[in-house]
Amino acid sequence: MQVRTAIHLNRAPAMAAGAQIVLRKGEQLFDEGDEAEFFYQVVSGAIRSYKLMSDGRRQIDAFHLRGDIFGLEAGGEHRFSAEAVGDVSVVAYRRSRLEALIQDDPAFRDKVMTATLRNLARAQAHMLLLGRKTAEEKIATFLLDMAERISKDDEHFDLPMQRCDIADHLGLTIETVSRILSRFARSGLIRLLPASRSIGLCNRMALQGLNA
Amino acid sequence: MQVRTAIHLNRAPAMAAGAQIVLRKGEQLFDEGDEAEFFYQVVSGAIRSYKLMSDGRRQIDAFHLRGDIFGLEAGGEHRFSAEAVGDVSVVAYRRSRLEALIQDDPAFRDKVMTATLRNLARAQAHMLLLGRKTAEEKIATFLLDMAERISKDDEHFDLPMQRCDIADHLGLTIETVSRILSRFARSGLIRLLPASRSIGLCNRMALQGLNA
DNA sequence: CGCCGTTTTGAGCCTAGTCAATGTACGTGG
DNA sequence: CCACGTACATTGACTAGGCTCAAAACGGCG
Repeated sequence: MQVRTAIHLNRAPAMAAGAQIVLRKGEQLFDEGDEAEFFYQVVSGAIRSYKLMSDGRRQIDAFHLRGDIFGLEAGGEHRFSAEAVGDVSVVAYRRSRLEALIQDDPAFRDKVMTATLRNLARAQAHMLLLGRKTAEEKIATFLLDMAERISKDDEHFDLPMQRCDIADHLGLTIETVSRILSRFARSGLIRLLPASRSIGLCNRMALQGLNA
Repeated sequence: MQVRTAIHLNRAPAMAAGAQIVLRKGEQLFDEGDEAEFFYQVVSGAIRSYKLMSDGRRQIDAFHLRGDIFGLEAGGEHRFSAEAVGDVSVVAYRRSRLEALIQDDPAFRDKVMTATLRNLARAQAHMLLLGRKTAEEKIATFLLDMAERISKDDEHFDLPMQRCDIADHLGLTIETVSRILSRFARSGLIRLLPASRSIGLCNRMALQGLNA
């Protein structure tokens, strides 16, 4: 696992809108326990936010894609880590400024509040998945969710993350993820393009059926 | 499963603080899909918030205890259901008033924002539990968490919920919950008082060890 | 072309689930 | 006060879904 720390130097001089940060694949934005000085919005690419157990087990609680806001905390430090899945660019907002920003700018306040509530709603949906869905249902839900969030043509998309990330997001192993994707491909639900990151949905209805 | 709807009549005349609602064991506060007209704060007792799948599988994403705020939504409707675990009393805040309240009252705004962020942090911790912990670890984590949240004397507490609720919260079955509690009792980690809702922690260190 | 990281596939195992029966607490009514 | 009924909890025997370990296949890139 890569643990290079992000270089926080390429921030533009502080402006109201926030400062841009660029990360390369695998670079870490912040670590669990770090002081929560900033929170972030994704400009392009994907961020994985995750928790680790002492023996290395990992749970990725969310993938943050363009527009998503994350990293805001109730307490003083981050409660999870965040890394770049691929090359990523994010905007950083200084948390100490949040007070002022939401006082002055009701639109911004709304944006932050709504984003936080949406993160919570996503988390709740994901708990149902983790606690109660079968492996097949987990994968089906994941594919439909990703399709909705990143596909342009609604039938085909490139996953930004690898099997290992998918497994750690869904509470499975890479072997199970791989097996079930193969099974779905064999039964004609999806098409696995050779690159293996590229997925075509052939039978959306059937996948939705597995969503129960 | 009881599906009596809460009687929303015993609300005091609208006041800034919100209106009190009393629910009896098993009564429903709101259902997934209901218009999210109010959000709530627990005064006493425990609320379970949960999602159901079409075939009846249930995931309880959280138990809300005294002081906890829940039921605030990004969109127009509730994304989960909420029921009284035992007899409960909550305060309801009209959501349409939120705007005004947080404009006028920075302390209240802070309270709501912090509560929401805390719910999110809880959800993230719970995803790690659901996705990556073993049954024993799940139970150990749950017991320690409950002890922290409801015990007075730090060594002993009464669980407000039954085995079935615990199972649906931890992504297990009642049989597994029961078996592991018995196992913990046999190895001296806990004491199961005859009422079976009453639990004494005998070996906190050992439980914390299982928390990894 | 050959190497390396990633993915796929296979064989066997184990944890937690299922199904079923028994045990326990508690409330009701005789 | 005790018999009974009901709801909840416990325990046991067996099963199965997903994990582990291991090996082979694939794809990208120097």
